[in-house]
Amino acid sequence: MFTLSEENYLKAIYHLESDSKKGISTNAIAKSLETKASSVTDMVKKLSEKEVVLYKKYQGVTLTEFGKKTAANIVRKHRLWEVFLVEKLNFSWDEVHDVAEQLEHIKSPKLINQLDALLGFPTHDPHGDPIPDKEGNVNIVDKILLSTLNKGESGVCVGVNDSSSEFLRFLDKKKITLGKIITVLEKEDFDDSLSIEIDGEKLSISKKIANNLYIKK
Amino acid sequence: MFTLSEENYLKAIYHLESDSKKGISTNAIAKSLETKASSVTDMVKKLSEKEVVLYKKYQGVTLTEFGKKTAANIVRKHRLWEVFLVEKLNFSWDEVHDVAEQLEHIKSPKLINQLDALLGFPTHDPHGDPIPDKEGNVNIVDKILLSTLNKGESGVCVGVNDSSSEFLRFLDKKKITLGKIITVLEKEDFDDSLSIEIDGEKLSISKKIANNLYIKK
DNA sequence: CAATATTTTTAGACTTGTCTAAAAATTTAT
DNA sequence: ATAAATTTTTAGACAAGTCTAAAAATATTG
Repeated sequence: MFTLSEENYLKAIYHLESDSKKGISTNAIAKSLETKASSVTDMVKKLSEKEVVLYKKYQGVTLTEFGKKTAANIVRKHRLWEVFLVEKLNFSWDEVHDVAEQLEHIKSPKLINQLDALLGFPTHDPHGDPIPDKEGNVNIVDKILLSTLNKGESGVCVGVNDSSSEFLRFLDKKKITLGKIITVLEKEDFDDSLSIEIDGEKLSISKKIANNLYIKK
Repeated sequence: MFTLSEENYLKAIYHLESDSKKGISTNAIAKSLETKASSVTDMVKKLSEKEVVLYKKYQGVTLTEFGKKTAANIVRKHRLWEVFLVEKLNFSWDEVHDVAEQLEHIKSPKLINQLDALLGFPTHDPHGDPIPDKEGNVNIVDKILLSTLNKGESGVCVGVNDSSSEFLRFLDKKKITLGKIITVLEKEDFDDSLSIEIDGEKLSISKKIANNLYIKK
Protein backbone atom coordinates (compact mmCIF):
# COMPACT_ATOMS: atom_id res chain seq x y z
CA MET A 1 0.00 0.00 0.00
CA PHE A 2 1.16 3.53 -0.71
CA THR A 3 0.89 6.73 1.28
CA LEU A 4 -0.78 9.85 -0.07
CA SER A 5 2.60 11.37 -0.72
CA GLU A 6 3.97 8.30 -2.47
CA GLU A 7 0.90 8.20 -4.71
CA ASN A 8 1.41 11.83 -5.67
CA TYR A 9 5.03 11.19 -6.58
CA LEU A 10 4.05 8.16 -8.65
CA LYS A 11 1.45 10.13 -10.52
CA ALA A 12 3.87 12.99 -11.20
CA ILE A 13 6.52 10.62 -12.54
CA TYR A 14 3.91 8.85 -14.65
CA HIS A 15 2.82 12.10 -16.30
CA LEU A 16 6.42 13.27 -16.80
CA GLU A 17 7.38 9.95 -18.41
CA SER A 18 4.54 10.15 -20.91
CA ASP A 19 6.00 13.46 -22.08
CA SER A 20 9.69 12.74 -22.15
CA LYS A 21 10.39 8.99 -22.34
CA LYS A 22 13.84 9.50 -20.67
CA GLY A 23 14.70 9.04 -17.04
CA ILE A 24 12.96 11.75 -15.04
CA SER A 25 15.18 14.18 -13.13
CA THR A 26 14.60 14.92 -9.49
CA ASN A 27 14.38 18.56 -10.45
CA ALA A 28 11.56 17.92 -12.91
CA ILE A 29 9.63 16.01 -10.25
CA ALA A 30 10.30 18.76 -7.72
CA LYS A 31 8.96 21.38 -10.10
CA SER A 32 5.83 19.40 -10.91
CA LEU A 33 5.05 18.75 -7.23
CA GLU A 34 6.11 22.20 -6.07
CA THR A 35 8.62 20.78 -3.65
CA LYS A 36 12.43 20.70 -3.37
CA ALA A 37 14.83 18.40 -5.20
CA SER A 38 16.25 17.19 -1.91
CA SER A 39 12.81 16.02 -0.83
CA VAL A 40 12.43 14.22 -4.13
CA THR A 41 15.73 12.40 -3.67
CA ASP A 42 14.54 11.12 -0.31
CA MET A 43 11.18 9.98 -1.61
CA VAL A 44 12.63 8.40 -4.72
CA LYS A 45 14.84 6.19 -2.56
CA LYS A 46 11.75 5.02 -0.71
CA LEU A 47 9.88 4.35 -3.95
CA SER A 48 12.88 2.47 -5.24
CA GLU A 49 12.81 0.19 -2.19
CA LYS A 50 9.13 -0.41 -2.82
CA GLU A 51 10.07 -1.43 -6.36
CA VAL A 52 7.88 1.06 -8.18
CA VAL A 53 10.78 3.03 -9.65
CA LEU A 54 14.30 2.34 -10.83
CA TYR A 55 16.74 4.84 -9.45
CA LYS A 56 20.47 5.33 -9.76
CA LYS A 57 22.04 8.38 -8.21
CA TYR A 58 22.32 11.30 -10.60
CA GLN A 59 20.60 9.25 -13.33
CA GLY A 60 16.96 10.19 -12.80
CA VAL A 61 14.12 7.71 -12.25
CA THR A 62 11.94 5.44 -14.38
CA LEU A 63 8.76 3.64 -13.34
CA THR A 64 8.90 -0.15 -13.18
CA GLU A 65 6.03 -2.09 -14.74
CA PHE A 66 4.52 -2.36 -11.28
CA GLY A 67 4.99 1.36 -10.77
CA LYS A 68 3.34 2.16 -14.10
CA LYS A 69 0.35 0.02 -13.24
CA THR A 70 0.05 1.60 -9.82
CA ALA A 71 0.27 5.12 -11.24
CA ALA A 72 -2.14 4.36 -14.07
CA ASN A 73 -4.63 3.13 -11.52
CA ILE A 74 -4.47 6.44 -9.66
CA VAL A 75 -4.95 8.31 -12.94
CA ARG A 76 -7.85 5.98 -13.73
CA LYS A 77 -9.51 6.86 -10.45
CA HIS A 78 -8.88 10.56 -10.94
CA ARG A 79 -10.49 10.59 -14.37
CA LEU A 80 -13.44 8.40 -13.43
CA TRP A 81 -14.20 10.70 -10.52
CA GLU A 82 -14.01 13.67 -12.90
CA VAL A 83 -16.61 12.05 -15.13
CA PHE A 84 -18.77 11.36 -12.09
CA LEU A 85 -18.57 14.97 -10.92
CA VAL A 86 -19.56 16.31 -14.33
CA GLU A 87 -22.14 13.69 -15.30
CA LYS A 88 -23.82 13.04 -11.97
CA LEU A 89 -23.14 16.06 -9.79
CA ASN A 90 -23.38 18.91 -12.31
CA PHE A 91 -19.85 20.15 -11.90
CA SER A 92 -18.43 22.04 -14.85
CA TRP A 93 -15.17 20.84 -16.37
CA ASP A 94 -13.17 23.63 -14.76
CA GLU A 95 -14.31 22.68 -11.24
CA VAL A 96 -13.44 19.00 -11.09
CA HIS A 97 -9.69 18.86 -10.79
CA ASP A 98 -9.13 19.74 -7.15
CA VAL A 99 -11.87 17.45 -5.90
CA ALA A 100 -10.64 14.58 -8.08
CA GLU A 101 -7.15 15.10 -6.64
CA GLN A 102 -8.64 14.14 -3.30
CA LEU A 103 -10.94 11.38 -4.49
CA GLU A 104 -8.22 9.59 -6.47
CA HIS A 105 -6.63 8.43 -3.21
CA ILE A 106 -9.67 6.58 -1.89
CA LYS A 107 -8.82 2.90 -1.58
CA SER A 108 -11.57 0.50 -2.60
CA PRO A 109 -11.47 -1.61 -5.76
CA LYS A 110 -15.19 -2.26 -5.54
CA LEU A 111 -15.90 1.45 -5.32
CA ILE A 112 -14.02 2.23 -8.49
CA ASN A 113 -15.40 -0.71 -10.46
CA GLN A 114 -18.97 0.14 -9.50
CA LEU A 115 -18.37 3.79 -10.27
CA ASP A 116 -17.07 2.78 -13.70
CA ALA A 117 -20.28 0.80 -14.28
CA LEU A 118 -22.53 3.60 -12.98
CA LEU A 119 -20.91 5.93 -15.50
CA GLY A 120 -21.30 3.46 -18.36
CA PHE A 121 -17.59 2.60 -18.68
CA PRO A 122 -16.45 5.95 -20.04
CA THR A 123 -13.26 6.06 -22.12
CA HIS A 124 -12.39 9.71 -21.64
CA ASP A 125 -12.61 12.29 -18.90
CA PRO A 126 -14.33 15.68 -19.29
CA HIS A 127 -11.13 17.20 -20.73
CA GLY A 128 -10.78 14.48 -23.36
CA ASP A 129 -8.00 12.59 -21.57
CA PRO A 130 -8.20 8.81 -21.88
CA ILE A 131 -9.16 6.71 -18.84
CA PRO A 132 -6.71 3.82 -18.27
CA ASP A 133 -8.39 0.41 -17.97
CA LYS A 134 -8.07 -1.87 -14.93
CA GLU A 135 -4.74 -3.18 -16.20
CA GLY A 136 -3.42 0.33 -16.66
CA ASN A 137 -3.56 0.29 -20.45
CA VAL A 138 -4.35 3.54 -22.19
CA ASN A 139 -5.90 3.91 -25.61
CA ILE A 140 -3.79 6.55 -27.31
CA VAL A 141 -5.56 8.40 -30.04
CA ASP A 142 -3.83 10.29 -32.83
CA LYS A 143 -4.95 13.72 -31.74
CA ILE A 144 -3.02 16.77 -32.92
CA LEU A 145 -2.83 20.38 -31.85
CA LEU A 146 -5.22 22.76 -33.58
CA SER A 147 -2.18 24.91 -34.37
CA THR A 148 -0.84 22.19 -36.69
CA LEU A 149 -3.91 22.19 -38.96
CA ASN A 150 -3.45 23.84 -42.34
CA LYS A 151 -5.76 26.38 -43.90
CA GLY A 152 -8.91 24.68 -45.13
CA GLU A 153 -8.51 21.60 -42.93
CA SER A 154 -11.01 20.66 -40.26
CA GLY A 155 -11.43 18.18 -37.40
CA VAL A 156 -13.24 17.39 -34.19
CA CYS A 157 -12.21 19.02 -30.94
CA VAL A 158 -11.22 16.05 -28.70
CA GLY A 159 -9.21 17.47 -25.84
CA VAL A 160 -7.30 20.25 -24.13
CA ASN A 161 -3.60 20.50 -23.42
CA ASP A 162 -3.92 23.13 -20.71
CA SER A 163 -6.69 22.22 -18.31
CA SER A 164 -6.43 25.21 -16.02
CA SER A 165 -9.80 26.58 -15.05
CA GLU A 166 -8.89 29.91 -16.69
CA PHE A 167 -8.47 28.25 -20.07
CA LEU A 168 -11.52 26.04 -19.63
CA ARG A 169 -13.72 28.98 -18.70
CA PHE A 170 -12.41 30.84 -21.72
CA LEU A 171 -13.47 27.92 -23.92
CA ASP A 172 -16.91 27.88 -22.27
CA LYS A 173 -17.28 31.57 -23.02
CA LYS A 174 -16.41 30.99 -26.68
CA LYS A 175 -18.66 27.90 -26.79
CA ILE A 176 -15.74 25.67 -27.75
CA THR A 177 -16.53 22.24 -26.34
CA LEU A 178 -15.38 18.66 -26.97
CA GLY A 179 -17.05 17.07 -29.98
CA LYS A 180 -17.48 20.26 -31.98
CA ILE A 181 -16.14 20.51 -35.54
CA ILE A 182 -13.57 23.18 -36.17
CA THR A 183 -12.44 24.35 -39.62
CA VAL A 184 -9.38 26.52 -40.16
CA LEU A 185 -10.36 29.37 -42.47
CA GLU A 186 -7.17 31.42 -42.26
CA LYS A 187 -3.72 31.36 -40.64
CA GLU A 188 -2.17 34.76 -39.97
CA ASP A 189 1.58 34.82 -40.48
CA PHE A 190 2.46 37.81 -38.33
CA ASP A 191 1.02 36.50 -35.05
CA ASP A 192 0.15 32.87 -35.88
CA SER A 193 -3.46 33.51 -34.96
CA LEU A 194 -6.20 31.46 -36.60
CA SER A 195 -9.53 32.29 -38.10
CA ILE A 196 -11.76 29.27 -37.54
CA GLU A 197 -15.32 28.23 -38.15
CA ILE A 198 -17.25 26.55 -35.34
CA ASP A 199 -21.06 26.09 -35.10
CA GLY A 200 -21.31 27.87 -38.45
CA GLU A 201 -19.77 30.97 -36.93
CA LYS A 202 -16.43 32.63 -37.59
CA LEU A 203 -14.02 33.06 -34.66
CA SER A 204 -10.52 34.45 -34.28
CA ILE A 205 -8.16 32.49 -32.05
CA SER A 206 -4.67 33.32 -30.77
CA LYS A 207 -1.66 31.06 -31.18
CA LYS A 208 -1.76 30.25 -27.46
CA ILE A 209 -5.31 28.95 -27.72
CA ALA A 210 -4.55 26.91 -30.84
CA ASN A 211 -1.57 25.35 -29.04
CA ASN A 212 -3.80 24.07 -26.26
CA LEU A 213 -6.65 22.49 -28.20
CA TYR A 214 -6.45 18.92 -29.48
CA ILE A 215 -8.13 17.99 -32.75
CA LYS A 216 -8.82 14.65 -34.39
CA LYS A 217 -8.90 14.83 -38.17
CA MET B 1 -9.17 23.61 8.16
CA PHE B 2 -8.57 20.38 10.01
CA THR B 3 -6.17 17.53 9.42
CA LEU B 4 -7.31 13.96 8.92
CA SER B 5 -6.28 13.16 12.44
CA GLU B 6 -8.03 16.15 13.94
CA GLU B 7 -11.22 15.23 12.11
CA ASN B 8 -11.08 11.70 13.47
CA TYR B 9 -10.68 12.98 17.01
CA LEU B 10 -13.59 15.40 16.55
CA LYS B 11 -15.81 12.64 15.28
CA ALA B 12 -14.87 10.32 18.14
CA ILE B 13 -15.60 12.99 20.74
CA TYR B 14 -18.89 13.82 19.00
CA HIS B 15 -20.05 10.20 19.18
CA LEU B 16 -18.89 9.78 22.77
CA GLU B 17 -20.70 12.96 23.82
CA SER B 18 -23.97 11.78 22.34
CA ASP B 19 -23.74 8.74 24.62
CA SER B 20 -22.58 10.24 27.88
CA LYS B 21 -23.32 14.00 28.05
CA LYS B 22 -20.42 14.49 30.53
CA GLY B 23 -16.89 15.67 29.73
CA ILE B 24 -15.16 12.95 27.74
CA SER B 25 -12.06 11.40 29.30
CA THR B 26 -8.83 11.07 27.36
CA ASN B 27 -8.97 7.36 28.10
CA ALA B 28 -12.40 7.01 26.48
CA ILE B 29 -11.17 8.80 23.38
CA ALA B 30 -8.05 6.68 23.30
CA LYS B 31 -10.11 3.51 23.46
CA SER B 32 -12.45 4.62 20.72
CA LEU B 33 -9.60 5.60 18.41
CA GLU B 34 -7.37 2.66 19.36
CA THR B 35 -4.58 4.93 20.42
CA LYS B 36 -2.88 5.89 23.70
CA ALA B 37 -4.13 8.37 26.30
CA SER B 38 -0.90 10.33 26.03
CA SER B 39 -1.48 10.87 22.32
CA VAL B 40 -5.00 12.04 23.09
CA THR B 41 -3.73 14.59 25.61
CA ASP B 42 -1.43 16.07 22.96
CA MET B 43 -4.14 16.24 20.32
CA VAL B 44 -6.75 17.61 22.69
CA LYS B 45 -4.47 20.54 23.45
CA LYS B 46 -4.23 21.28 19.77
CA LEU B 47 -8.00 21.03 19.32
CA SER B 48 -8.45 23.31 22.29
CA GLU B 49 -6.24 25.95 20.64
CA LYS B 50 -8.33 25.64 17.51
CA GLU B 51 -11.41 26.31 19.67
CA VAL B 52 -13.31 23.16 18.81
CA VAL B 53 -13.08 21.68 22.30
CA LEU B 54 -12.98 22.94 25.86
CA TYR B 55 -10.25 21.27 27.84
CA LYS B 56 -8.99 21.57 31.40
CA LYS B 57 -6.31 19.20 32.60
CA TYR B 58 -7.71 16.09 34.26
CA GLN B 59 -11.27 17.29 33.55
CA GLY B 60 -11.98 15.69 30.18
CA VAL B 61 -13.13 17.53 27.05
CA THR B 62 -16.36 18.92 25.63
CA LEU B 63 -17.04 20.11 22.11
CA THR B 64 -17.68 23.82 21.62
CA GLU B 65 -20.60 24.83 19.40
CA PHE B 66 -18.13 25.27 16.57
CA GLY B 67 -16.66 21.84 17.32
CA LYS B 68 -20.10 20.23 17.32
CA LYS B 69 -20.93 21.75 13.97
CA THR B 70 -17.62 20.67 12.50
CA ALA B 71 -18.01 17.12 13.80
CA ALA B 72 -21.65 16.90 12.68
CA ASN B 73 -20.56 17.90 9.21
CA ILE B 74 -18.10 15.02 9.06
CA VAL B 75 -20.80 12.63 10.24
CA ARG B 76 -23.14 14.12 7.63
CA LYS B 77 -20.61 13.39 4.92
CA HIS B 78 -19.98 9.89 6.22
CA ARG B 79 -23.66 9.00 6.19
CA LEU B 80 -24.42 10.59 2.82
CA TRP B 81 -21.56 8.62 1.27
CA GLU B 82 -22.96 5.45 2.84
CA VAL B 83 -26.30 6.10 1.20
CA PHE B 84 -24.55 6.73 -2.09
CA LEU B 85 -22.61 3.47 -1.88
CA VAL B 86 -25.75 1.45 -1.17
CA GLU B 87 -28.18 3.26 -3.47
CA LYS B 88 -25.97 4.01 -6.43
CA LEU B 89 -23.08 1.56 -6.28
CA ASN B 90 -24.80 -1.61 -5.06
CA PHE B 91 -22.81 -1.96 -1.87
CA SER B 92 -24.49 -3.89 0.89
CA TRP B 93 -24.90 -2.25 4.29
CA ASP B 94 -22.06 -4.23 5.83
CA GLU B 95 -19.54 -3.04 3.21
CA VAL B 96 -19.93 0.71 3.39
CA HIS B 97 -18.29 1.73 6.61
CA ASP B 98 -14.59 1.54 5.75
CA VAL B 99 -15.02 3.33 2.44
CA ALA B 100 -17.17 6.04 4.02
CA GLU B 101 -14.43 6.53 6.64
CA GLN B 102 -12.20 7.61 3.79
CA LEU B 103 -14.76 9.58 1.81
CA GLU B 104 -15.92 11.61 4.81
CA HIS B 105 -12.66 13.58 4.73
CA ILE B 106 -13.02 14.88 1.18
CA LYS B 107 -13.24 18.65 1.29
CA SER B 108 -15.74 20.21 -1.12
CA PRO B 109 -19.01 21.79 -0.03
CA LYS B 110 -20.36 21.64 -3.58
CA LEU B 111 -19.59 17.92 -3.75
CA ILE B 112 -21.56 17.13 -0.65
CA ASN B 113 -24.50 19.36 -1.52
CA GLN B 114 -24.81 17.89 -4.99
CA LEU B 115 -24.46 14.39 -3.61
CA ASP B 116 -27.26 15.16 -1.17
CA ALA B 117 -29.45 16.26 -4.09
CA LEU B 118 -28.49 13.24 -6.24
CA LEU B 119 -29.63 10.98 -3.41
CA GLY B 120 -32.91 12.87 -2.95
CA PHE B 121 -31.98 14.47 0.39
CA PRO B 122 -32.03 11.30 2.47
CA THR B 123 -32.68 11.61 6.21
CA HIS B 124 -31.10 8.34 7.34
CA ASP B 125 -28.13 6.21 6.38
CA PRO B 126 -28.36 2.49 5.50
CA HIS B 127 -28.11 1.55 9.19
CA GLY B 128 -30.95 3.83 10.20
CA ASP B 129 -28.73 6.55 11.66
CA PRO B 130 -29.94 10.11 11.05
CA ILE B 131 -28.05 12.37 8.65
CA PRO B 132 -27.25 15.78 10.19
CA ASP B 133 -28.38 18.74 8.08
CA LYS B 134 -26.04 21.47 6.80
CA GLU B 135 -26.22 23.28 10.12
CA GLY B 136 -25.37 20.12 12.01
CA ASN B 137 -28.85 19.56 13.42
CA VAL B 138 -29.96 15.99 13.91
CA ASN B 139 -33.53 14.80 13.98
CA ILE B 140 -33.66 12.48 16.96
CA VAL B 141 -36.37 9.86 16.75
CA ASP B 142 -37.82 8.03 19.74
CA LYS B 143 -36.46 4.63 18.81
CA ILE B 144 -36.07 1.96 21.46
CA LEU B 145 -34.21 -1.32 21.72
CA LEU B 146 -36.12 -4.41 20.64
CA SER B 147 -35.20 -5.91 24.01
CA THR B 148 -37.39 -3.34 25.78
CA LEU B 149 -40.57 -4.35 23.97
CA ASN B 150 -43.08 -6.37 26.02
CA LYS B 151 -44.75 -9.57 24.96
CA GLY B 152 -47.40 -8.83 22.38
CA GLU B 153 -46.01 -5.43 21.39
CA SER B 154 -44.76 -4.69 17.90
CA GLY B 155 -42.95 -1.98 15.97
CA VAL B 156 -40.92 -1.15 12.90
CA CYS B 157 -37.25 -2.00 12.72
CA VAL B 158 -35.57 1.40 12.26
CA GLY B 159 -31.90 0.94 13.07
CA VAL B 160 -29.01 -1.04 14.49
CA ASN B 161 -26.93 -0.36 17.56
CA ASP B 162 -23.99 -2.54 16.53
CA SER B 163 -23.10 -1.92 12.90
CA SER B 164 -20.26 -4.41 12.64
CA SER B 165 -20.35 -6.34 9.39
CA GLU B 166 -20.72 -9.58 11.38
CA PHE B 167 -23.96 -8.39 12.92
CA LEU B 168 -25.25 -6.89 9.68
CA ARG B 169 -24.56 -10.09 7.75
CA PHE B 170 -26.36 -12.02 10.44
CA LEU B 171 -29.40 -9.80 9.99
CA ASP B 172 -29.21 -10.30 6.21
CA LYS B 173 -29.19 -14.05 6.72
CA LYS B 174 -32.26 -13.82 8.93
CA LYS B 175 -33.91 -11.37 6.50
CA ILE B 176 -34.19 -8.72 9.19
CA THR B 177 -34.00 -5.37 7.40
CA LEU B 178 -34.96 -1.79 8.16
CA GLY B 179 -38.65 -1.08 7.69
CA LYS B 180 -39.88 -4.54 8.60
CA ILE B 181 -42.50 -4.99 11.28
CA ILE B 182 -41.49 -7.08 14.27
CA THR B 183 -43.89 -8.48 16.87
CA VAL B 184 -42.72 -9.95 20.18
CA LEU B 185 -44.50 -13.28 20.68
CA GLU B 186 -42.66 -14.49 23.75
CA LYS B 187 -39.92 -13.41 26.17
CA GLU B 188 -37.96 -16.24 27.79
CA ASP B 189 -36.97 -15.51 31.36
CA PHE B 190 -34.03 -17.86 31.72
CA ASP B 191 -31.92 -16.45 28.85
CA ASP B 192 -33.83 -13.27 27.90
CA SER B 193 -34.22 -14.57 24.36
CA LEU B 194 -37.19 -13.44 22.29
CA SER B 195 -39.59 -15.21 20.04
CA ILE B 196 -40.62 -12.73 17.35
CA GLU B 197 -42.76 -12.63 14.26
CA ILE B 198 -41.34 -11.05 11.12
CA ASP B 199 -42.66 -11.42 7.54
CA GLY B 200 -45.36 -13.67 8.94
CA GLU B 201 -42.70 -16.10 10.17
CA LYS B 202 -41.66 -17.04 13.68
CA LEU B 203 -38.04 -16.47 14.69
CA SER B 204 -36.05 -16.97 17.88
CA ILE B 205 -33.63 -14.20 18.76
CA SER B 206 -30.97 -14.01 21.49
CA LYS B 207 -30.71 -11.22 24.04
CA LYS B 208 -27.61 -9.91 22.30
CA ILE B 209 -29.47 -9.49 19.03
CA ALA B 210 -32.46 -7.85 20.72
CA ASN B 211 -30.07 -5.41 22.40
CA ASN B 212 -28.72 -4.27 19.07
CA LEU B 213 -31.89 -3.66 17.08
CA TYR B 214 -33.78 -0.38 17.26
CA ILE B 215 -37.56 -0.33 16.98
CA LYS B 216 -40.06 2.45 16.54
CA LYS B 217 -43.44 1.72 18.07
C1' DC C 1 -8.57 10.10 56.23
C1' DA C 2 -4.68 7.94 54.74
C1' DA C 3 -3.05 4.33 51.66
C1' DT C 4 -3.68 2.31 47.32
C1' DA C 5 -5.28 2.04 42.73
C1' DT C 6 -6.44 4.33 38.62
C1' DT C 7 -6.32 7.96 35.38
C1' DT C 8 -4.02 11.61 33.18
C1' DT C 9 -0.16 14.27 31.97
C1' DT C 10 4.69 15.05 31.03
C1' DA C 11 9.13 14.05 29.09
C1' DG C 12 11.72 12.19 25.75
C1' DA C 13 12.05 9.41 21.63
C1' DC C 14 10.73 7.77 16.92
C1' DT C 15 8.73 8.06 11.98
C1' DT C 16 7.26 10.47 7.88
C1' DG C 17 7.82 13.99 4.95
C1' DT C 18 9.56 18.22 4.45
C1' DC C 19 13.21 22.08 4.40
C1' DT C 20 17.99 24.73 4.05
C1' DA C 21 22.73 24.79 3.34
C1' DA C 22 26.72 22.61 1.93
C1' DA C 23 29.15 18.99 -0.66
C1' DA C 24 29.54 16.14 -4.67
C1' DA C 25 28.68 14.92 -9.35
C1' DT C 26 27.53 16.18 -13.89
C1' DT C 27 27.06 19.29 -17.71
C1' DT C 28 28.27 23.33 -20.34
C1' DA C 29 31.27 26.48 -22.28
C1' DT C 30 35.39 28.71 -23.35
C1' DA D 1 40.19 19.88 -21.46
C1' DT D 2 39.72 22.45 -17.70
C1' DA D 3 36.98 26.00 -15.37
C1' DA D 4 32.43 27.55 -14.42
C1' DA D 5 27.66 26.70 -14.01
C1' DT D 6 24.12 23.63 -12.97
C1' DT D 7 22.05 19.65 -11.00
C1' DT D 8 21.78 16.28 -7.51
C1' DT D 9 22.74 14.36 -3.18
C1' DT D 10 23.94 14.49 1.71
C1' DA D 11 23.64 16.17 6.35
C1' DG D 12 21.22 18.07 9.81
C1' DA D 13 16.95 20.27 11.41
C1' DC D 14 11.97 20.72 12.05
C1' DA D 15 6.69 19.77 12.51
C1' DA D 16 2.96 16.42 13.05
C1' DG D 17 1.46 12.59 15.21
C1' DT D 18 2.46 8.78 17.65
C1' DC D 19 4.66 5.81 21.42
C1' DT D 20 6.73 4.22 26.20
C1' DA D 21 7.95 5.09 30.77
C1' DA D 22 7.71 7.91 34.62
C1' DA D 23 5.53 11.58 37.34
C1' DA D 24 1.47 13.89 38.97
C1' DA D 25 -3.29 14.22 39.93
C1' DT D 26 -7.58 12.17 41.01
C1' DA D 27 -10.54 8.44 42.70
C1' DT D 28 -11.38 4.49 45.58
C1' DT D 29 -11.57 2.05 49.71
C1' DG D 30 -10.75 0.10 54.14
